[in-house]
Amino acid sequence: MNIGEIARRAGVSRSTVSYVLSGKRSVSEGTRQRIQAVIDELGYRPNASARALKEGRTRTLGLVIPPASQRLTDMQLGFVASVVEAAARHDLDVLLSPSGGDHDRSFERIVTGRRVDGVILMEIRLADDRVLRLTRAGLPFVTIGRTAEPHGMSWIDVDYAGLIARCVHHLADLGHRQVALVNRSEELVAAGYGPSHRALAGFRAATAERGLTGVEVCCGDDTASGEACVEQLLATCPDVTALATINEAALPGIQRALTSAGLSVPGDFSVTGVAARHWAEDFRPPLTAADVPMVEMGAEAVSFLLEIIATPGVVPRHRLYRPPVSLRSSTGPARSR
Amino acid sequence: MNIGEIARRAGVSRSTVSYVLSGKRSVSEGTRQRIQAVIDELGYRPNASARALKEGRTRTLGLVIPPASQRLTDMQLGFVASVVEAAARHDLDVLLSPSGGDHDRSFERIVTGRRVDGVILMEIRLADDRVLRLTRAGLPFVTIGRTAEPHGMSWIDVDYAGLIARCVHHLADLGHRQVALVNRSEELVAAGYGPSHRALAGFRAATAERGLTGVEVCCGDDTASGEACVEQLLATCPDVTALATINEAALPGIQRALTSAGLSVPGDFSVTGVAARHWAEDFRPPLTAADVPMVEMGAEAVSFLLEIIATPGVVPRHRLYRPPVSLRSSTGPARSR
DNA sequence: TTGTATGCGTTATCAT
DNA sequence: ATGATAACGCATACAA
Repeated sequence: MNIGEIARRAGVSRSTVSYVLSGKRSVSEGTRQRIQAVIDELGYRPNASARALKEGRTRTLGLVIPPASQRLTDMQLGFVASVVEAAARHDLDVLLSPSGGDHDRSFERIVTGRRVDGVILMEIRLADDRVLRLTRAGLPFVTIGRTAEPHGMSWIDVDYAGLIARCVHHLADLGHRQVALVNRSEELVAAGYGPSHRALAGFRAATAERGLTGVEVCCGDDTASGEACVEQLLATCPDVTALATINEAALPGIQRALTSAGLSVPGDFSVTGVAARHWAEDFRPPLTAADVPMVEMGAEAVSFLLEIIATPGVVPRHRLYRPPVSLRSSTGPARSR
Repeated sequence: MNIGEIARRAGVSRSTVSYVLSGKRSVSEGTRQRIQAVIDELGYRPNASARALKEGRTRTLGLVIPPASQRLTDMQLGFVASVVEAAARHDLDVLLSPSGGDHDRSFERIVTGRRVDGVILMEIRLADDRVLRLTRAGLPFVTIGRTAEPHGMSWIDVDYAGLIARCVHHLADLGHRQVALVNRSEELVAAGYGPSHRALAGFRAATAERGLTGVEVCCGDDTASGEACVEQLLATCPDVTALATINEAALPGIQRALTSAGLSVPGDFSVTGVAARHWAEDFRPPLTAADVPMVEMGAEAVSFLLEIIATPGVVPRHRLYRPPVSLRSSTGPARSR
């Protein structure tokens, strides 16, 4: 079933069928209808590979996600969903590439095989080999997150440093003198994961500015780690009265450890941070937190990417999201434990 | 950068380069090395579209997921991750198609545009238009979940009926006389979502067999819904002493409602069901539940699909998973509230 | 308004 | 052991 078959049955040439499909040339109403009838009857759709070969574009976007082996966080999942949805609105398909390290067959295939028109890179590190590979390949790309030196490339990111700083200031205003930062996992920090490092920087700057004592802890992306982490924090640092976190997956565990210790929130202990809205709302009491706008970010990443694809030499764009910290009920005046 | 350029630089014909790449014809060691050197130097990789056009296969699998707008459940995410990982092991890429209803451009593109060699269909309904469309298109496919009449097609599924029945029997053995089933959302049930209907069937059969009173409730896939649902259940049916659920995302809410009501688990109330392991383990106390083996299921779906692709006329295969109910600590002898 | 011819980059058949 | 060449299915420049 190809365009020639349609042409044969409609008694026209292949180009006429092609032009009916694309509308790039006027076709008399009669033949147009006759051709369309054949197309509808046979359910013909052009072969995507042939079209891609001819046009030099695949109408497909690549989305590089963390290796599938490790469970995606809700935030990562939110990005994936919003990117896929935004792409679908533009009639674009999304090819998934689970890639972590530097040597990844899937990533390599996508980049050098011209399988996609552009790539959205998630979970990039401060120094990320993949941006270099994409640049060398001349493939348009946008990152969600940014490298240490993001000049000259397009990216979308959340201002973790600013948001965590704002959380610390909020806690300082409430009279807290010793506060903790519950970060992501040690492995991620060691790998140079941007949000972790920037949150740390914001935390240090703000605690220093306000003369607070800051405690920094790493924590895996799951309930058990969150619980263990806060248990240890409470045992080790008896004067800590509040924490800020960028680790939403640890929140249920954080809650559990606080409850087990007989600490009420925000009476005895305050909690705040950066999290997807539903994590903040599921916390008890609802979490005072900056809500990461995943849907907008995914859509904007697609939008930036399409712009680069359409206009190769276009000046790179970027956007640093700094959503407001929604005041809910998990922070209150300091009270020594 | 194409195969002709490589041939030119190596001073050979394009076919020789092609044969070096595929190994389908012997090439003298000298020229082979010379060609390989040029390939490595320029980082050449064959154009995927041209290859797909010529070979008639795309080395890509389609994965149909629920519309991206609604958050994926952890189980769905687990399937996606395991399918992507299994595909990567076979050097196959995965094209995502968010598709719910019957009229979906993305699904249509994938099916009729020959963009993929085969499709894995998730979240199918008892009567699902998409299997018909795939069958008509002659595109190999495997479903995770099964239709009402799955004869003649390949599928992987979890035996929700059997597992929920087993949970009910377990509760009956412990002396519970009134038990509830916390199902997925009403919308899903109304749409003919297989797991919901089969869980219901198993629940009814088992409660009838053991002479129990069964209460059936629907519940959204989130914490708040779980909490509201159990609150209402406790208020409406004071004699219910246990529940079984297939709604893992509701578990935190279920827990919260039980705690709020001052009910201890399993002392005052027993909870069991079907859930991904991490949900069961995060429950307090750990949930006695059937652990859905998402990784194996995704891998087996890919395996089935590859078999169909390789041998078009092959007899369809299927597999009904019936994982054991892991005894943890959330079920105990009945005690009236 | 419509038809003819060419080439996108690859693989594979047929020659040599 | 290697080269020339014909498709694969489509879009489009060029003719008529």
